[in-house]
Amino acid sequence: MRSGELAAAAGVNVQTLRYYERRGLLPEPPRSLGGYREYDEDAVALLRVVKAAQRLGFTLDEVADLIDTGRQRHPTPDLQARARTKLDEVDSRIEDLTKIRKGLVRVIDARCDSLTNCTCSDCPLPFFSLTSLTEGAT
Amino acid sequence: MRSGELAAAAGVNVQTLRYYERRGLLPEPPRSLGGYREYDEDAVALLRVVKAAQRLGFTLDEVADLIDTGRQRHPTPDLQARARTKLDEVDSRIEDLTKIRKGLVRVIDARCDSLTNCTCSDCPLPFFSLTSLTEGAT
DNA sequence: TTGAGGACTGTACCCAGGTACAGGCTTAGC
DNA sequence: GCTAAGCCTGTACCTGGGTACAGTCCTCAA
Repeated sequence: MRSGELAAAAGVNVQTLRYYERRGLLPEPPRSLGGYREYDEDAVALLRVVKAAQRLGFTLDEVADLIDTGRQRHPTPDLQARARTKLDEVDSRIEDLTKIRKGLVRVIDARCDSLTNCTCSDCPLPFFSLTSLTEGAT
Repeated sequence: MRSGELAAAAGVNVQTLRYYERRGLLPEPPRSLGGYREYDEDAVALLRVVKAAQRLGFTLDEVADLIDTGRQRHPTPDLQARARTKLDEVDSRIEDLTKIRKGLVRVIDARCDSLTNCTCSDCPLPFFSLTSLTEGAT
């Protein structure tokens, strides 16, 4: 199987295969006489693993690590630990986004019409307008 | 007010001021005879606006646009529209993260121990293991 | 007047996850 | 044998939001 085929089978760009190889996610495959990479079915499966792990929010470095420790003879609690850590990260990102969401809803509910010169009453934008500053306040 | 002072007052790096100036977020201030930037209080307020907008999830390009349209004489419904669009974006990112979260929880609950060779029963990892592939399946 | 501490400029680098391009080689089908 | 498609390499570029560095110049107080 050559790189174009593998890329098509895995739904990635050919360049991405070389990139993953450089990053240590994909082992260097044997080469044909002419220097072409020759992949087997394992490569397809491995790419699926990589994509699945990405869907779980892992970075490529983390995926590379997970694949490496997964190659050990005995199963390790590594994936479990990393999944818990990642869950914490995801939860905290959701929390951040939820705060952002609340801020946006307040801006919408108050019908703010400008970042710098909002005319709405009881404006939730947590800063003074430029004009109020230039017109006397410090 | 010189750049160091402004940076300290706004809690940003001096380099960031130049960066914002290049990006069109901060107008070019007048210069001293020696070529030093001379900022006034408006600059502090403007930086606060930028930071507040960033906290609402807007990119610097969006903030620049919002400040620009905010400078129009008549208030426009622009901020409202953009806030609603941003709210949709935030909601969809939260949704994505929630899916990721569910995937992680399933991996944790099933006690998966490897991305590539998970030994847990009824493994939720949505792909075949490498060994099952090399040992006979497609 | 001199020395330290800032500010000036352009440019390069950082993260992540790729994508694009140029110039050359291989391979497959006819 | 020829031609087109595909693959090879190294390198540069992309987004977003900055940060860092080198070399030079300005300013202020002692």
